[in-house]
Amino acid sequence: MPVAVLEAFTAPVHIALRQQDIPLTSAPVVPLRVLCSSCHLRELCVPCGVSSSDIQRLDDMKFGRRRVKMGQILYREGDRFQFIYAVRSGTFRSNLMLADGREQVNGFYMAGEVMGLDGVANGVHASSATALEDAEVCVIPYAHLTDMAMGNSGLQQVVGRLMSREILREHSLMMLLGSMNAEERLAAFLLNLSQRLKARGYSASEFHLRMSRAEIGSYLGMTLETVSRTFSAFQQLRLLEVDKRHIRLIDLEGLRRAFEVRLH
Amino acid sequence: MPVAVLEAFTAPVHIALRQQDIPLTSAPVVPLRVLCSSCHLRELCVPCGVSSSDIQRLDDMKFGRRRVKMGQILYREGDRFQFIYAVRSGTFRSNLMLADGREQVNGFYMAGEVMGLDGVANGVHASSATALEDAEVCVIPYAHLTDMAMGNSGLQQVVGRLMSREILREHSLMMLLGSMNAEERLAAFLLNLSQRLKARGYSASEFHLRMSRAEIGSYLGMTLETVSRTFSAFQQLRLLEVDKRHIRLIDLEGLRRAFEVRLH
DNA sequence: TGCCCCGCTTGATGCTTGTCAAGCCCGCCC
DNA sequence: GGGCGGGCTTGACAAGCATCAAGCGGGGCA
Repeated sequence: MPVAVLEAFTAPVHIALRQQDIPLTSAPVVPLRVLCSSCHLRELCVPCGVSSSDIQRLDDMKFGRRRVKMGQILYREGDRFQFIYAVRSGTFRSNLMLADGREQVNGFYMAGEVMGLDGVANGVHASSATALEDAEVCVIPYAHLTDMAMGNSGLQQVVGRLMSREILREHSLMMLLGSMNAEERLAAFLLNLSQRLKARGYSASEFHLRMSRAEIGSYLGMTLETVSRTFSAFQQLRLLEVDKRHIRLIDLEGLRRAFEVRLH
Repeated sequence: MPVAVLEAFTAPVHIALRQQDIPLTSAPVVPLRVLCSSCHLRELCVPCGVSSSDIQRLDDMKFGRRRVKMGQILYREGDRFQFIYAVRSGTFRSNLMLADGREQVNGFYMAGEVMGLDGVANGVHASSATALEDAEVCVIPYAHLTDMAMGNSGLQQVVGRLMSREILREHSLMMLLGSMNAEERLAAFLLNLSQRLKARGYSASEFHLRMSRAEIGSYLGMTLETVSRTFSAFQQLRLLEVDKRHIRLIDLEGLRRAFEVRLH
């Protein structure tokens, strides 16, 4: 079962115990520090593509870890922007809110992915992030990171790439919302999930959804009823099997052929 | 008339004539170089919020200028990423393409706005940019810019903020596409245009659209017919007057009250 | 000057998806 | 153990918007 696999990977982490170096957040912080060089997520996360000497610099920053319980909010829109967060384990939902109260999910983040970069522009978080299951993040002080990046082109590129990747992510979501129908949206969503899970060593064809139908719908710009109906339609087409949140993609290629819409 | 105003502003530019310093693009480049410190757009564009000593550094880079004729493509998706572009005059449309050929406009850029940051992630442009009228851009070599930013926190912040602002821009578009109806979308679009024009010294209530109904529709995730009908509906509600591409917002406050949906 | 094409508007119609409602299942709490 | 509530599915219906089609008007070009 995927979760077990992840937990096994996550458990043993090399630690440096110097709690007071950087005040983290007002919220409870686990007094553990993390080294990128020995993190199992280093190929996916911030250190991806970084030279070993630069990873050393990341290690020197000794990012703090923070546990977030299911349903807890890591940051909310309007909060002062200080940190970006790399997911260590668990899944997060990010959402935007309109002035009239309408909310919309604008991203799901899993292990190795970085949240919070939309706060750079105005020094204030523009979205909020909620844990969909018990989770753990690396707390990365943004100012500290950019300080380290001064005089170091490797780290500077890291920050640039992280941001630009976020822009690309939103590009795909915009294409999805702007020019795809319900079936294409759900298929794109499932194929994307499948691919990200695969990159993390899980099954690409069988997984457990961490988010509700309503959250999927909000993310895909449709109602939870339409999400549910589309799942049923896919099942009837023998493309997949659904049982509540458990998904088995039977015909991954078929899904792709019929509905995948890639950028460029 | 707005256009005249812009041209007047744009015409006299301080020049440094050293054409060979940096090879710009293969496309024709005007052998003129531009100083941020003396640019009329400095409050809106890259130098916004930058200290005068850092503006000096931007000046040292002597960005090249490039003219782009109406309909010309500045860069296409797949092109190698080398430059970002600051609009000096004119309007650009940015669009994404799906593998099956479907296209979608994902942004309109006007004077002082910066295009091309989505290329940072993979070293390849992820969108293409087309001039909607005769235009001129500053050609900013990205690598050169980040080099200059090394050891200079001011410039580093500039780059970060530019990217993050692009993320916020896409946030609003996602909210628009994901949770607004046709009227709200068009109203949001017009109010956004109005506000950007106002910031550039034009009338907030009367302007000329540079883009077709089809382009507006593609941007807003609806058909050109629906755009047209919604314009007519607004006109009947006495919120605005439309004559082809000439727009007069009669009841800006009314539009806002009825349809504006702000983030957070 | 006249023609043609393109961009836009408007109407008629139908599809996709949202809305409302009912019912099921499962887990949780009393 | 029973009741309650939340998450999900399914159905009936309605609305919003896309699609198809026709017509108008202005700009460009012969």
